[in-house]
Amino acid sequence: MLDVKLLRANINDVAEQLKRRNVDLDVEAFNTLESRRKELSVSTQELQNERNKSAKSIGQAKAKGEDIQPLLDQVADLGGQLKAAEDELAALNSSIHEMMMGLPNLLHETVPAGDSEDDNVEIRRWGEPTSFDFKPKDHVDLGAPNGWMDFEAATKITGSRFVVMRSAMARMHRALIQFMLDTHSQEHGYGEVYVPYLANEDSLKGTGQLPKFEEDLFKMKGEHNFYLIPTGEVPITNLVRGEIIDEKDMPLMYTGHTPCFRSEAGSYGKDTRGLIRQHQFEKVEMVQMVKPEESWDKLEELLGHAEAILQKLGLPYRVMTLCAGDTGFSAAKTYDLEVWLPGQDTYREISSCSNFEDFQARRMMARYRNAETKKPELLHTLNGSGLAIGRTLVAVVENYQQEDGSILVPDVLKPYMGGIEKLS
RNA sequence: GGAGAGGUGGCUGAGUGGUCGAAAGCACUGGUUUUGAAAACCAGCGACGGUUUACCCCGUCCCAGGGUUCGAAUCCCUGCCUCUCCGCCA
Repeated sequence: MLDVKLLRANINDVAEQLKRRNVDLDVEAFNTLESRRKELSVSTQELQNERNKSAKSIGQAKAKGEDIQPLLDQVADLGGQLKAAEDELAALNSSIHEMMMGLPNLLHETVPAGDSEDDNVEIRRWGEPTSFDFKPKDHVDLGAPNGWMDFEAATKITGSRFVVMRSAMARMHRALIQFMLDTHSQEHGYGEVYVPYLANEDSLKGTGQLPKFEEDLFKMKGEHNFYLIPTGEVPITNLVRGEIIDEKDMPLMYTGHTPCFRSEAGSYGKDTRGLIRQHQFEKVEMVQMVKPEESWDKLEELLGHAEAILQKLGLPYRVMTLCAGDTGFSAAKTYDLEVWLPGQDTYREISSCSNFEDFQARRMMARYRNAETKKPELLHTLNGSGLAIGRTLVAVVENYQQEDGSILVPDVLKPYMGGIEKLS
Protein backbone atom coordinates (compact mmCIF):
# COMPACT_ATOMS: atom_id res chain seq x y z
CA MET A 1 0.00 0.00 0.00
CA LEU A 2 1.16 3.51 -0.71
CA ASP A 3 1.37 6.08 2.07
CA VAL A 4 -1.94 7.88 2.20
CA LYS A 5 -0.07 10.99 3.32
CA LEU A 6 1.83 10.92 0.05
CA LEU A 7 -1.46 11.01 -1.84
CA ARG A 8 -2.78 13.82 0.31
CA ALA A 9 0.31 15.91 -0.29
CA ASN A 10 1.41 15.00 -3.82
CA ILE A 11 -1.39 13.22 -5.58
CA ASN A 12 -0.53 14.62 -9.00
CA ASP A 13 3.02 13.29 -8.65
CA VAL A 14 1.70 9.89 -7.71
CA ALA A 15 -0.74 9.87 -10.63
CA GLU A 16 2.11 10.80 -12.96
CA GLN A 17 4.27 7.96 -11.64
CA LEU A 18 1.48 5.40 -11.86
CA LYS A 19 1.11 6.22 -15.54
CA ARG A 20 4.38 4.38 -16.05
CA ARG A 21 2.43 1.25 -15.16
CA ASN A 22 -0.51 2.30 -17.31
CA VAL A 23 -2.57 2.80 -14.16
CA ASP A 24 -5.01 5.68 -14.19
CA LEU A 25 -5.43 7.22 -10.75
CA ASP A 26 -8.75 9.05 -10.38
CA VAL A 27 -7.36 12.17 -8.74
CA GLU A 28 -10.68 13.91 -8.50
CA ALA A 29 -12.42 10.95 -6.87
CA PHE A 30 -9.67 10.70 -4.31
CA ASN A 31 -9.68 14.40 -3.52
CA THR A 32 -13.44 14.40 -3.08
CA LEU A 33 -13.34 11.47 -0.69
CA GLU A 34 -10.38 12.91 1.15
CA SER A 35 -11.79 16.39 1.74
CA ARG A 36 -15.08 14.92 2.94
CA ARG A 37 -13.16 12.57 5.21
CA LYS A 38 -11.22 15.40 6.76
CA GLU A 39 -14.33 17.45 7.41
CA LEU A 40 -16.17 14.54 8.88
CA SER A 41 -13.23 13.40 10.93
CA VAL A 42 -13.03 16.79 12.64
CA SER A 43 -16.76 17.01 13.36
CA THR A 44 -16.87 13.41 14.58
CA GLN A 45 -14.03 14.06 16.96
CA GLU A 46 -15.82 17.12 18.29
CA LEU A 47 -18.89 15.04 18.99
CA GLN A 48 -16.80 12.36 20.65
CA ASN A 49 -15.15 14.98 22.80
CA GLU A 50 -18.55 16.30 23.84
CA ARG A 51 -19.77 12.82 24.69
CA ASN A 52 -16.68 12.08 26.76
CA LYS A 53 -16.97 15.32 28.68
CA SER A 54 -20.63 14.93 29.47
CA ALA A 55 -20.26 11.29 30.43
CA LYS A 56 -17.56 12.37 32.81
CA SER A 57 -19.63 15.11 34.40
CA ILE A 58 -22.59 12.76 34.77
CA GLY A 59 -20.34 10.34 36.55
CA GLN A 60 -19.07 13.05 38.88
CA ALA A 61 -22.56 14.37 39.60
CA LYS A 62 -23.76 10.87 40.36
CA ALA A 63 -20.85 10.29 42.69
CA LYS A 64 -21.86 13.38 44.65
CA GLY A 65 -25.44 12.15 44.79
CA GLU A 66 -26.84 14.96 42.67
CA ASP A 67 -29.82 14.61 40.37
CA ILE A 68 -28.44 13.65 36.96
CA GLN A 69 -31.70 13.77 35.01
CA PRO A 70 -31.15 17.35 33.68
CA LEU A 71 -27.72 16.32 32.41
CA LEU A 72 -29.17 13.22 30.76
CA ASP A 73 -31.75 15.36 28.98
CA GLN A 74 -29.00 17.61 27.64
CA VAL A 75 -27.20 14.78 25.89
CA ALA A 76 -30.30 12.97 24.70
CA ASP A 77 -29.72 13.41 20.99
CA LEU A 78 -25.91 13.26 21.12
CA GLY A 79 -25.76 9.51 20.73
CA GLY A 80 -27.73 9.49 17.51
CA GLN A 81 -25.70 12.27 15.94
CA LEU A 82 -22.45 10.61 16.91
CA LYS A 83 -23.52 7.25 15.60
CA ALA A 84 -24.49 8.74 12.25
CA ALA A 85 -21.20 10.61 11.98
CA GLU A 86 -19.15 7.58 12.97
CA ASP A 87 -20.94 5.36 10.48
CA GLU A 88 -20.44 7.79 7.64
CA LEU A 89 -16.80 8.26 8.55
CA ALA A 90 -16.24 4.50 8.68
CA ALA A 91 -17.81 4.09 5.25
CA LEU A 92 -15.66 6.87 3.86
CA ASN A 93 -12.51 5.45 5.38
CA SER A 94 -13.20 2.05 3.93
CA SER A 95 -13.75 3.55 0.47
CA ILE A 96 -10.41 5.29 0.71
CA HIS A 97 -8.75 2.15 2.03
CA GLU A 98 -10.22 0.08 -0.77
CA MET A 99 -8.92 2.56 -3.30
CA MET A 100 -5.46 2.48 -1.70
CA MET A 101 -5.38 -1.32 -1.64
CA GLY A 102 -6.01 -1.35 -5.37
CA LEU A 103 -3.04 0.88 -6.21
CA PRO A 104 0.27 -0.76 -7.14
CA ASN A 105 3.63 0.27 -5.76
CA LEU A 106 5.56 3.18 -7.21
CA LEU A 107 8.43 2.10 -9.44
CA HIS A 108 12.05 2.80 -8.66
CA GLU A 109 13.55 5.43 -10.96
CA THR A 110 15.88 2.86 -12.53
CA VAL A 111 13.01 0.73 -13.84
CA PRO A 112 12.97 1.03 -17.64
CA ALA A 113 9.87 2.15 -19.49
CA GLY A 114 7.86 -0.41 -21.42
CA ASP A 115 4.58 -2.25 -21.66
CA SER A 116 5.38 -5.96 -21.83
CA GLU A 117 8.10 -8.52 -21.31
CA ASP A 118 9.44 -7.58 -24.75
CA ASP A 119 10.64 -4.33 -23.20
CA ASN A 120 12.58 -5.93 -20.35
CA VAL A 121 16.24 -4.99 -20.36
CA GLU A 122 19.06 -7.51 -20.25
CA ILE A 123 21.82 -6.38 -17.91
CA ARG A 124 24.25 -9.32 -18.02
CA ARG A 125 24.83 -12.93 -19.02
CA TRP A 126 26.62 -15.78 -17.34
CA GLY A 127 27.88 -18.69 -19.41
CA GLU A 128 27.24 -19.50 -23.04
CA PRO A 129 24.18 -21.32 -24.36
CA THR A 130 25.04 -25.02 -24.16
CA SER A 131 26.22 -26.41 -27.47
CA PHE A 132 25.48 -29.94 -28.67
CA ASP A 133 26.82 -32.01 -31.55
CA PHE A 134 23.35 -33.49 -31.93
CA LYS A 135 19.88 -31.96 -31.94
CA PRO A 136 18.91 -31.43 -28.29
CA LYS A 137 15.47 -32.57 -27.13
CA ASP A 138 13.18 -30.78 -24.75
CA HIS A 139 12.50 -32.11 -21.25
CA VAL A 140 9.23 -33.77 -22.21
CA ASP A 141 10.85 -35.85 -24.95
CA LEU A 142 13.65 -36.71 -22.54
CA GLY A 143 11.49 -37.43 -19.51
CA ALA A 144 8.22 -38.88 -20.76
CA PRO A 145 9.25 -41.95 -22.81
CA ASN A 146 10.73 -43.84 -19.84
CA GLY A 147 8.17 -42.65 -17.28
CA TRP A 148 10.42 -40.18 -15.44
CA MET A 149 7.79 -37.55 -16.11
CA ASP A 150 4.26 -38.87 -16.48
CA PHE A 151 1.79 -36.21 -17.53
CA GLU A 152 -0.97 -38.70 -18.42
CA ALA A 153 -0.97 -40.19 -14.93
CA ALA A 154 -1.24 -36.73 -13.40
CA THR A 155 -4.10 -35.84 -15.70
CA LYS A 156 -5.93 -38.94 -14.55
CA ILE A 157 -5.30 -38.21 -10.87
CA THR A 158 -6.13 -34.53 -11.03
CA GLY A 159 -6.22 -32.82 -14.41
CA SER A 160 -4.06 -30.86 -16.79
CA ARG A 161 -1.03 -28.88 -15.61
CA PHE A 162 0.12 -31.44 -13.07
CA VAL A 163 2.89 -34.01 -13.23
CA VAL A 164 3.91 -37.31 -11.71
CA MET A 165 7.65 -37.91 -11.47
CA ARG A 166 9.28 -41.27 -10.95
CA SER A 167 12.53 -42.86 -9.82
CA ALA A 168 15.75 -40.96 -10.51
CA MET A 169 13.87 -37.91 -11.81
CA ALA A 170 11.80 -37.66 -8.64
CA ARG A 171 15.01 -38.03 -6.69
CA MET A 172 16.80 -35.28 -8.61
CA HIS A 173 13.78 -33.03 -8.07
CA ARG A 174 14.11 -33.64 -4.34
CA ALA A 175 17.89 -33.22 -4.49
CA LEU A 176 17.50 -29.76 -6.00
CA ILE A 177 15.39 -28.68 -3.02
CA GLN A 178 17.95 -29.94 -0.50
CA PHE A 179 20.85 -28.42 -2.40
CA MET A 180 19.22 -24.98 -2.58
CA LEU A 181 18.11 -24.95 1.06
CA ASP A 182 21.58 -26.01 2.19
CA THR A 183 23.28 -23.39 0.07
CA HIS A 184 21.12 -20.53 1.30
CA SER A 185 21.15 -21.56 4.93
CA GLN A 186 24.81 -22.65 5.17
CA GLU A 187 26.52 -20.23 2.77
CA HIS A 188 24.25 -17.21 2.39
CA GLY A 189 23.18 -16.71 5.99
CA TYR A 190 19.46 -17.38 5.75
CA GLY A 191 17.53 -19.02 8.58
CA GLU A 192 15.60 -22.03 7.38
CA VAL A 193 11.86 -22.04 8.01
CA TYR A 194 9.04 -24.49 7.53
CA VAL A 195 5.69 -22.78 7.07
CA PRO A 196 2.00 -23.48 6.40
CA TYR A 197 0.89 -24.03 2.83
CA LEU A 198 -2.54 -22.56 3.51
CA ALA A 199 -2.77 -18.87 4.32
CA ASN A 200 -5.60 -16.67 5.51
CA GLU A 201 -6.99 -13.57 3.88
CA ASP A 202 -4.98 -11.12 5.98
CA SER A 203 -1.73 -12.76 4.94
CA LEU A 204 -2.60 -12.59 1.26
CA LYS A 205 -3.58 -8.96 1.63
CA GLY A 206 -0.29 -8.33 3.39
CA THR A 207 1.86 -9.44 0.49
CA GLY A 208 -0.48 -7.99 -2.15
CA GLN A 209 -2.18 -10.99 -3.80
CA LEU A 210 -5.52 -9.85 -2.41
CA PRO A 211 -7.85 -8.14 -2.94
CA LYS A 212 -6.94 -7.66 -6.60
CA PHE A 213 -5.78 -11.06 -7.80
CA GLU A 214 -8.11 -13.57 -6.23
CA GLU A 215 -8.66 -15.37 -9.55
CA ASP A 216 -5.00 -16.45 -9.53
CA LEU A 217 -5.49 -18.34 -6.27
CA PHE A 218 -7.03 -21.63 -5.18
CA LYS A 219 -9.46 -21.02 -2.36
CA MET A 220 -10.50 -23.63 0.17
CA LYS A 221 -14.14 -24.51 0.62
CA GLY A 222 -15.65 -24.38 4.06
CA GLU A 223 -15.93 -21.90 6.86
CA HIS A 224 -12.28 -20.88 6.90
CA ASN A 225 -11.08 -18.23 4.49
CA PHE A 226 -7.98 -20.19 3.57
CA TYR A 227 -6.11 -20.13 0.30
CA LEU A 228 -3.41 -22.42 -1.06
CA ILE A 229 -0.29 -20.32 -1.14
CA PRO A 230 0.80 -19.19 -4.62
CA THR A 231 4.37 -18.70 -3.37
CA GLY A 232 6.37 -19.15 -0.19
CA GLU A 233 6.67 -15.37 -0.12
CA VAL A 234 3.21 -15.24 1.45
CA PRO A 235 3.72 -17.27 4.64
CA ILE A 236 7.37 -16.30 5.08
CA THR A 237 6.93 -12.55 4.65
CA ASN A 238 3.87 -12.62 6.91
CA LEU A 239 6.07 -13.86 9.74
CA VAL A 240 6.58 -10.17 10.53
CA ARG A 241 2.98 -9.03 10.06
CA GLY A 242 2.01 -6.84 13.00
CA GLU A 243 5.44 -7.20 14.59
CA ILE A 244 7.95 -4.64 15.80
CA ILE A 245 11.46 -6.01 15.25
CA ASP A 246 14.45 -4.93 17.34
CA GLU A 247 16.92 -3.11 15.14
CA LYS A 248 19.69 -5.35 16.44
CA ASP A 249 17.91 -8.36 14.92
CA MET A 250 17.85 -6.79 11.46
CA PRO A 251 18.13 -7.81 8.74
CA LEU A 252 15.91 -10.86 9.06
CA MET A 253 16.75 -13.44 6.41
CA TYR A 254 14.61 -16.50 5.81
CA THR A 255 14.69 -19.33 3.35
CA GLY A 256 12.13 -22.07 2.99
CA HIS A 257 10.85 -24.67 0.61
CA THR A 258 7.15 -24.71 -0.20
CA PRO A 259 4.88 -25.98 -2.89
CA CYS A 260 3.15 -23.21 -4.83
CA PHE A 261 -0.36 -23.40 -6.20
CA ARG A 262 -1.51 -21.15 -9.00
CA SER A 263 -4.76 -21.34 -10.88
CA GLU A 264 -3.06 -19.87 -13.98
CA ALA A 265 -6.34 -18.24 -14.93
CA GLY A 266 -5.82 -16.19 -18.05
CA SER A 267 -2.94 -18.28 -19.34
CA TYR A 268 -4.95 -20.93 -21.16
CA GLY A 269 -3.05 -22.21 -24.13
CA LYS A 270 0.23 -20.79 -22.84
CA ASP A 271 3.08 -23.23 -22.09
CA THR A 272 0.74 -26.18 -22.11
CA ARG A 273 3.58 -28.59 -22.82
CA GLY A 274 5.69 -29.97 -20.03
CA LEU A 275 6.69 -28.62 -16.64
CA ILE A 276 6.98 -24.94 -17.40
CA ARG A 277 3.57 -23.79 -16.20
CA GLN A 278 1.91 -26.00 -13.60
CA HIS A 279 -0.88 -25.58 -11.08
CA GLN A 280 1.45 -27.06 -8.45
CA PHE A 281 5.20 -26.61 -8.29
CA GLU A 282 7.95 -26.42 -5.69
CA LYS A 283 10.04 -23.41 -4.92
CA VAL A 284 12.80 -22.45 -2.52
CA GLU A 285 12.20 -18.87 -1.49
CA MET A 286 14.47 -16.24 0.01
CA VAL A 287 12.90 -13.42 2.04
CA GLN A 288 14.59 -10.49 3.74
CA MET A 289 13.28 -7.82 6.08
CA VAL A 290 15.73 -4.94 6.15
CA LYS A 291 16.21 -1.35 7.23
CA PRO A 292 14.92 1.07 4.58
CA GLU A 293 18.30 2.56 3.78
CA GLU A 294 19.72 -0.89 3.03
CA SER A 295 17.08 -2.35 0.78
CA TRP A 296 18.60 -1.46 -2.60
CA ASP A 297 21.97 -2.95 -1.68
CA LYS A 298 20.20 -6.01 -0.30
CA LEU A 299 18.34 -6.51 -3.56
CA GLU A 300 21.65 -6.87 -5.38
CA GLU A 301 22.88 -9.32 -2.74
CA LEU A 302 19.72 -11.39 -2.91
CA LEU A 303 19.95 -11.49 -6.68
CA GLY A 304 23.50 -12.76 -6.24
CA HIS A 305 22.26 -15.56 -3.96
CA ALA A 306 19.88 -16.74 -6.65
CA GLU A 307 22.59 -16.47 -9.30
CA ALA A 308 24.93 -18.54 -7.13
CA ILE A 309 22.57 -21.50 -7.41
CA LEU A 310 22.57 -21.34 -11.20
CA GLN A 311 26.33 -20.97 -11.27
CA LYS A 312 26.89 -23.95 -8.99
CA LEU A 313 24.62 -25.97 -11.23
CA GLY A 314 26.52 -24.74 -14.28
CA LEU A 315 23.40 -23.44 -15.98
CA PRO A 316 23.79 -20.51 -18.42
CA TYR A 317 21.51 -17.59 -17.68
CA ARG A 318 20.91 -13.91 -18.14
CA VAL A 319 19.72 -11.19 -15.77
CA MET A 320 16.82 -9.00 -16.84
CA THR A 321 15.42 -5.82 -15.33
CA LEU A 322 11.67 -5.92 -15.71
CA CYS A 323 10.21 -2.91 -17.44
CA ALA A 324 7.49 -0.73 -15.92
CA GLY A 325 4.62 -2.63 -17.50
CA ASP A 326 5.93 -6.06 -16.53
CA THR A 327 6.83 -5.31 -12.89
CA GLY A 328 4.47 -6.92 -10.40
CA PHE A 329 1.86 -5.05 -8.39
CA SER A 330 3.75 -4.87 -5.09
CA ALA A 331 7.32 -4.48 -6.36
CA ALA A 332 9.28 -1.26 -6.77
CA LYS A 333 11.79 -3.10 -8.94
CA THR A 334 12.24 -6.67 -10.09
CA TYR A 335 15.10 -8.62 -11.62
CA ASP A 336 14.31 -11.86 -13.41
CA LEU A 337 16.85 -14.60 -13.91
CA GLU A 338 16.30 -16.42 -17.17
CA VAL A 339 17.95 -19.79 -17.66
CA TRP A 340 18.99 -21.18 -21.02
CA LEU A 341 16.70 -23.98 -22.23
CA PRO A 342 18.18 -25.82 -25.24
CA GLY A 343 14.90 -27.63 -25.90
CA GLN A 344 13.18 -24.31 -26.46
CA ASP A 345 16.28 -22.58 -27.84
CA THR A 346 15.61 -19.63 -25.58
CA TYR A 347 16.01 -18.16 -22.08
CA ARG A 348 13.10 -18.73 -19.66
CA GLU A 349 12.32 -17.15 -16.31
CA ILE A 350 13.50 -19.22 -13.38
CA SER A 351 13.72 -16.64 -10.60
CA SER A 352 12.24 -13.29 -9.75
CA CYS A 353 13.95 -11.02 -7.20
CA SER A 354 12.16 -7.91 -5.97
CA ASN A 355 12.41 -5.01 -3.58
CA PHE A 356 8.99 -4.03 -2.26
CA GLU A 357 10.31 -1.17 -0.16
CA ASP A 358 7.63 -0.43 2.46
CA PHE A 359 4.68 -1.42 0.26
CA GLN A 360 4.08 -4.81 1.85
CA ALA A 361 5.26 -3.62 5.26
CA ARG A 362 2.61 -0.91 5.34
CA ARG A 363 -0.10 -3.38 4.41
CA MET A 364 0.90 -5.68 7.23
CA MET A 365 2.21 -3.14 9.72
CA ALA A 366 5.63 -4.74 9.80
CA ARG A 367 7.99 -2.43 11.62
CA TYR A 368 11.31 -2.26 13.37
CA ARG A 369 12.33 -0.06 16.27
CA ASN A 370 14.84 2.52 15.14
CA ALA A 371 17.58 2.39 17.77
CA GLU A 372 18.27 6.11 17.46
CA THR A 373 14.76 7.53 17.47
CA LYS A 374 13.31 4.65 19.56
CA LYS A 375 10.26 4.84 17.30
CA PRO A 376 8.78 2.01 15.27
CA GLU A 377 9.30 2.53 11.54
CA LEU A 378 8.16 0.53 8.56
CA LEU A 379 10.79 -1.92 7.40
CA HIS A 380 11.48 -2.94 3.82
CA THR A 381 10.76 -6.40 2.43
CA LEU A 382 12.47 -8.25 -0.39
CA ASN A 383 12.15 -11.68 -1.82
CA GLY A 384 13.44 -13.85 -4.58
CA SER A 385 13.07 -17.35 -5.88
CA GLY A 386 16.12 -19.33 -5.12
CA LEU A 387 14.96 -21.07 -7.35
CA ALA A 388 11.79 -22.47 -8.87
CA ILE A 389 12.42 -26.22 -8.60
CA GLY A 390 10.42 -27.52 -11.55
CA ARG A 391 11.97 -25.11 -13.99
CA THR A 392 15.43 -25.79 -12.58
CA LEU A 393 14.85 -29.48 -13.16
CA VAL A 394 13.84 -28.70 -16.74
CA ALA A 395 17.03 -26.69 -17.18
CA VAL A 396 19.25 -29.45 -15.76
CA VAL A 397 17.57 -32.12 -17.87
CA GLU A 398 17.84 -30.12 -21.08
CA ASN A 399 21.35 -28.73 -20.54
CA TYR A 400 22.87 -31.98 -19.25
CA GLN A 401 21.28 -34.31 -21.80
CA GLN A 402 23.39 -36.78 -23.78
CA GLU A 403 22.80 -38.06 -27.25
CA ASP A 404 21.56 -41.41 -25.90
CA GLY A 405 18.87 -39.67 -23.87
CA SER A 406 20.60 -40.04 -20.52
CA ILE A 407 21.08 -37.04 -18.22
CA LEU A 408 24.37 -36.29 -16.47
CA VAL A 409 24.04 -35.30 -12.81
CA PRO A 410 25.61 -31.90 -12.02
CA ASP A 411 28.50 -32.28 -9.57
CA VAL A 412 26.82 -30.30 -6.80
CA LEU A 413 23.81 -32.63 -6.84
CA LYS A 414 25.77 -35.88 -6.65
CA PRO A 415 26.06 -35.87 -2.84
CA TYR A 416 22.28 -35.59 -2.69
CA MET A 417 21.78 -38.49 -5.11
CA GLY A 418 23.91 -41.21 -3.63
CA GLY A 419 26.79 -40.32 -5.90
CA ILE A 420 25.23 -41.51 -9.15
CA GLU A 421 26.73 -39.98 -12.29
CA LYS A 422 23.75 -39.96 -14.59
CA LEU A 423 20.10 -40.71 -15.07
CA SER A 424 19.60 -43.47 -17.59
C1' G B 1 -15.54 -33.61 18.25
C1' G B 2 -17.24 -32.92 23.94
C1' A B 3 -16.48 -30.08 28.80
C1' G B 4 -14.16 -26.06 31.28
C1' A B 5 -10.78 -21.61 31.80
C1' G B 6 -8.76 -17.54 29.44
C1' G B 7 -7.13 -13.49 25.70
C1' U B 8 -4.98 -6.30 29.06
C1' G B 9 1.39 -2.25 27.05
C1' G B 10 8.23 -5.40 24.86
C1' C B 11 7.19 -9.51 28.85
C1' U B 12 4.51 -11.07 33.55
C1' G B 13 0.11 -9.42 35.59
C1' A B 14 -4.03 -6.30 38.60
C1' G B 15 -8.41 -3.93 37.19
C1' U B 16 -16.03 -2.54 41.69
C1' G B 17 -19.85 0.10 34.25
C1' G B 18 -18.02 6.46 35.83
C1' U B 19 -11.26 11.54 35.90
C1' C B 20 -8.52 3.97 33.23
C1' G B 21 -4.57 4.46 28.30
C1' A B 22 -4.97 1.35 32.36
C1' A B 23 -1.89 -0.69 39.27
C1' A B 24 2.45 -3.44 40.22
C1' G B 25 6.80 -6.12 38.79
C1' C B 26 10.44 -7.22 34.97
C1' A B 27 12.95 -5.29 30.76
C1' C B 28 14.62 -0.74 28.62
C1' U B 29 16.47 4.67 28.72
C1' G B 30 18.46 8.90 31.47
C1' G B 31 20.38 10.59 36.20
C1' U B 32 22.61 10.24 41.40
C1' U B 33 26.35 7.24 43.75
C1' U B 34 31.13 4.45 42.13
C1' U B 35 38.10 4.36 39.82
C1' G B 36 34.79 1.11 36.77
C1' A B 37 30.90 -2.37 37.15
C1' A B 38 27.06 -4.35 40.18
C1' A B 39 23.58 -2.99 43.83
C1' A B 40 20.61 0.92 45.67
C1' C B 41 17.88 5.35 44.86
C1' C B 42 15.36 9.13 41.54
C1' A B 43 13.03 9.99 36.88
C1' G B 44 11.22 8.52 32.17
C1' C B 45 9.10 4.73 29.24
C1' G B 46 2.65 1.98 24.23
C1' A B 47 0.71 2.67 19.10
C1' C B 48 -1.89 5.48 15.49
C1' G B 49 -4.41 9.93 13.76
C1' G B 50 -5.60 15.40 14.16
C1' U B 51 -3.68 20.31 15.68
C1' U B 52 0.97 22.87 16.70
C1' U B 53 7.49 25.84 15.16
C1' A B 54 7.31 23.39 19.81
C1' C B 55 4.91 22.50 24.43
C1' C B 56 -0.02 21.58 25.13
C1' C B 57 -4.52 19.82 23.67
C1' C B 58 -8.16 16.48 21.17
C1' G B 59 -9.58 11.64 19.21
C1' U B 60 -9.05 6.20 18.52
C1' C B 61 -6.99 1.63 20.30
C1' C B 62 -7.30 -3.28 26.57
C1' C B 63 -7.90 -10.31 20.47
C1' A B 64 -11.57 -9.01 16.16
C1' G B 65 -16.59 -7.54 14.77
C1' G B 66 -21.41 -6.23 16.46
C1' G B 67 -24.81 -4.74 20.66
C1' U B 68 -26.64 -2.52 25.59
C1' U B 69 -25.67 2.43 28.12
C1' C B 70 -25.39 9.39 29.11
C1' G B 71 -20.77 6.47 29.82
C1' A B 72 -17.69 -0.23 28.39
C1' A B 73 -11.08 -3.06 29.52
C1' U B 74 -15.41 -4.20 32.74
C1' C B 75 -22.19 -6.34 30.72
C1' C B 76 -24.45 -9.23 26.20
C1' C B 77 -23.88 -11.77 21.20
C1' U B 78 -20.72 -13.76 17.20
C1' G B 79 -15.97 -15.08 15.42
C1' C B 80 -10.73 -16.14 15.97
C1' C B 81 -6.89 -17.82 19.08
C1' U B 82 -4.56 -20.04 23.61
C1' C B 83 -4.58 -23.37 27.85
C1' U B 84 -6.55 -27.83 30.82
C1' C B 85 -9.32 -32.51 30.80
C1' C B 86 -11.79 -36.29 27.65
C1' G B 87 -12.33 -38.56 22.72
C1' C B 88 -9.90 -39.40 18.00
C1' C B 89 -5.43 -39.45 15.33
C1' A B 90 0.10 -39.20 11.94
